[in-house]
Amino acid sequence: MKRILNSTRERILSTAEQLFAESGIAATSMRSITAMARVNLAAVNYHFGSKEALIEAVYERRLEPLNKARLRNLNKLEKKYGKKAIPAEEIIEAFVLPMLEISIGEGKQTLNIMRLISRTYSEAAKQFRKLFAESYHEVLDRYQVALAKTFPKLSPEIINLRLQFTIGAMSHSFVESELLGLISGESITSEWIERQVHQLVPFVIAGFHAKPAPIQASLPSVDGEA
Amino acid sequence: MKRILNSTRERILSTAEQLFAESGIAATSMRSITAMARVNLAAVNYHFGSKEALIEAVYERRLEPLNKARLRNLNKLEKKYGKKAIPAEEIIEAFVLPMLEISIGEGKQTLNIMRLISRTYSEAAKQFRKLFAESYHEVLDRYQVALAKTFPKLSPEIINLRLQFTIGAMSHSFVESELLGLISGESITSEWIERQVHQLVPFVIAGFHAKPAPIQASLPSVDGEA
DNA sequence: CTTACTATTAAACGATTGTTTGAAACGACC
DNA sequence: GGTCGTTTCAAACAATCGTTTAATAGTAAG
Repeated sequence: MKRILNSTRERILSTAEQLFAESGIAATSMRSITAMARVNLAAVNYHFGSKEALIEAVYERRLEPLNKARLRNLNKLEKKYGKKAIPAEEIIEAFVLPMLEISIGEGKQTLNIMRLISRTYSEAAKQFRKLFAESYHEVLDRYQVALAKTFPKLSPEIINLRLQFTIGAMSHSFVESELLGLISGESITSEWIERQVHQLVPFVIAGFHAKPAPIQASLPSVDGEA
Repeated sequence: MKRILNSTRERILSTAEQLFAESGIAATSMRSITAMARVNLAAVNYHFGSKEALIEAVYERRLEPLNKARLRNLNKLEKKYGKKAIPAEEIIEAFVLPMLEISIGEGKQTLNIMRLISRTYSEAAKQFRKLFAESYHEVLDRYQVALAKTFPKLSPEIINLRLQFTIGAMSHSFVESELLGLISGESITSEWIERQVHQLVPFVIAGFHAKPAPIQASLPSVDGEA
């Protein structure tokens, strides 16, 4: 195995990541990947075995650092606060900011990674759900436990729900920027994304502090608000 | 043109909607649609002209009632409150609840519609972005104006950003339920979705009330919270 | 019945999909 | 030079894609 960076293998990975993020996995053909990466068509099957294996490789290259950064951040916080509850802001930032960190130091296409991951939530085919969710599930569990300590009044179900709201708001920011950015005409810069993510933090923190809706209420009930 | 309901045309639309929501548009072939709908392969091209036109028809059938319901709800509120600001809770519900309403009265697959719309945010190909965003843009503008009146301290940029957070949290709820529902083993019921959406309202309302993050702050700043 | 229009069908079209093949080119070591 | 393992290459594979065609069935009006 060669040790050369920016080799055929790496060029395939980066190009596939970019095209997956732009057009989706199913709509991206191997020929479009190999053409843009300027490698032979058969190179993908030689280095990865199949398109499916290539997809897994593209994900694993990004998800592993992302999950590890999130766990590392949480470990630091738990060590810092011991048995005390971790402030909400620090938990949220520990979860959200790695999404930005893994893209820093990448050349021009810093947004492809985030867009691809965000897109994954909806596009993930059956076989990738496992790959995507296995390592991810541990991260979610850890953060739910930490959040439950910070918000002792909230039930585990509400904690889980609101963490999903957070993930949805975050991932949507990356995809929506592509959708509506073209309409308003703004170009999408990484600074713009960074601003979005920083603005996300106070939004979801306030959301976590909110009093949950009463169970089984189809019509607006009669009791007032706290 | 025949007037028979549940005709070939309608069966194609419903089946396509279901498969698009389950597997994505690019991954859904016309043969899989026509096979499940038990119609001839050529029926799609006969009734719609092309696959692309079919996709547009699938979207339009759902997006038009959704957009109209959202605008109708907002019109009611503006008439009700006149020049006064509309309470945040009512604005959010006016925007969010139509997502549930358009699925009521549909047979068993009430979730396909929501899943498809949610998926659209990330999968939408270039040609559908326009279709999806044109009518949608007016809705967003109207709600942003109403929200700006309710939250006079927030800048238009923050209003827009937080509305996007809301949309992301909402749409993610429908997609994620499919992703993580299989892991935890729960079956996805429409009541479950309904609970999620109702829990979304207090979450995002609190988020809108939050004080925005200071501009250009990489490190936690020194001033306290309001 | 004949006419006219709509709808459905089986079959085939060319284009594109992911994958495989066998030969050629490369570099390292003896 | 010769040999081995790795990588690249053009070419072709069967399969599937969206679309088109021509023939057939169905139905309502003259």
